[in-house]
Amino acid sequence: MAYEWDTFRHLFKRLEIPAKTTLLAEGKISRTMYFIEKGCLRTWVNNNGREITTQFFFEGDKVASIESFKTNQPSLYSIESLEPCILQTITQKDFENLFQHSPEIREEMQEHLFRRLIQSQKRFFSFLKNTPQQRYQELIQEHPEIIRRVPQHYIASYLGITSVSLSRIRNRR
Amino acid sequence: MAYEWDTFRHLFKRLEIPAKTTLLAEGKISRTMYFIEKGCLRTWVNNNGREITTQFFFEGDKVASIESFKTNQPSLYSIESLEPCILQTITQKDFENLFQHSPEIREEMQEHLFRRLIQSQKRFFSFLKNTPQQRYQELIQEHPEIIRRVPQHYIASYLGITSVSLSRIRNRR
DNA sequence: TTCATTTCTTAACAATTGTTATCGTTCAAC
DNA sequence: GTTGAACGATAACAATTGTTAAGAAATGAA
Repeated sequence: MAYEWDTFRHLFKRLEIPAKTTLLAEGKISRTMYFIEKGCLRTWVNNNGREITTQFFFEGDKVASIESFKTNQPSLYSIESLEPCILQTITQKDFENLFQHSPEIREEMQEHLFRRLIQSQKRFFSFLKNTPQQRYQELIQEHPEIIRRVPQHYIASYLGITSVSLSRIRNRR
Repeated sequence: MAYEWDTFRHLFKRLEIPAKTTLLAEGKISRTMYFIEKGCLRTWVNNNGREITTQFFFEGDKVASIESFKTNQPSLYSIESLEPCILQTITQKDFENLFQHSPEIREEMQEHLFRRLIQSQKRFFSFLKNTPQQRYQELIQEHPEIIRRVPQHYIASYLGITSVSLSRIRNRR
């Protein structure tokens, strides 16, 4: 966890979970923020019974349905573990308190939000500009850790295609 | 323009431009923010010589390559008028000043950024979940003004397809 | 009005993806 | 070790989209 957060260690609770554990279900309101110490999470949306993975998270990442966490609106997506995980958790209430009393953390969260906007935009542009095949090659270049650690059918939906199509792309040439 | 801004009217300059005027070129640094009084703008990215429209803006919207405006990095996209426009403009310098001296506007800009993140996310989810045909129908439902005012080939690239394909979708059934 | 540009439609063909189903492999739990 | 679930590859076919090209329709400027 980053420097500024260390002062508030006492507000965090350690949580150990097995793989495939749901931390937040789509439609529920996010009341907890998670910091990944070890393991890997994903966010996903339900589309007519099919799961579409929207993001992967690894060690050092902080994860919450920020929109829900901040506004108390139902979350647009679920959060789930892909591997056994060790997490540090903080409640919405404690976080709000911390947020009010630490300008540094407030500042950091704004930066975080801004980075997410840019990230989200880049990923979106990749969908507008590139074919699934190009997006897959881009993913290999920029996030090889995802290829290594995550089962392919999750990656397929993350790329906006079926697992069959991803298998074809991988074995093309 | 919204309430809080009225106090700073003197910092704005009125600008009248014809259609197809470039306000910011991709790769340049954004030094001006635009408020649309009348008319309509679009942002677009160059992809191997083909233009892909990423967003449309209408009366009441404020437009800048915020990422570039805020961080002095080259803009990822261009900004261009689709119709003759009347704009109110403010320079990066004046805006920074205003930003420093008005907590209300600082607050409003953070809200604005947050809304953009959510908006961007929703649009992105639509790409993951829906077919081009579904996205087009969604657009008709949620932004009929775009269908009315904007030429179809711009809308096609906005939906992530070619103008030929959009024409087919429109005349299907 | 006239002319040129822009915009939209349609056609034909190639390429890609989705869908459904089958099969082999791997992995974890018992 | 055995069993069942999860995972990935492949095949066959349907559906959709991209590409290129040609022409009709609408628009705007002189």
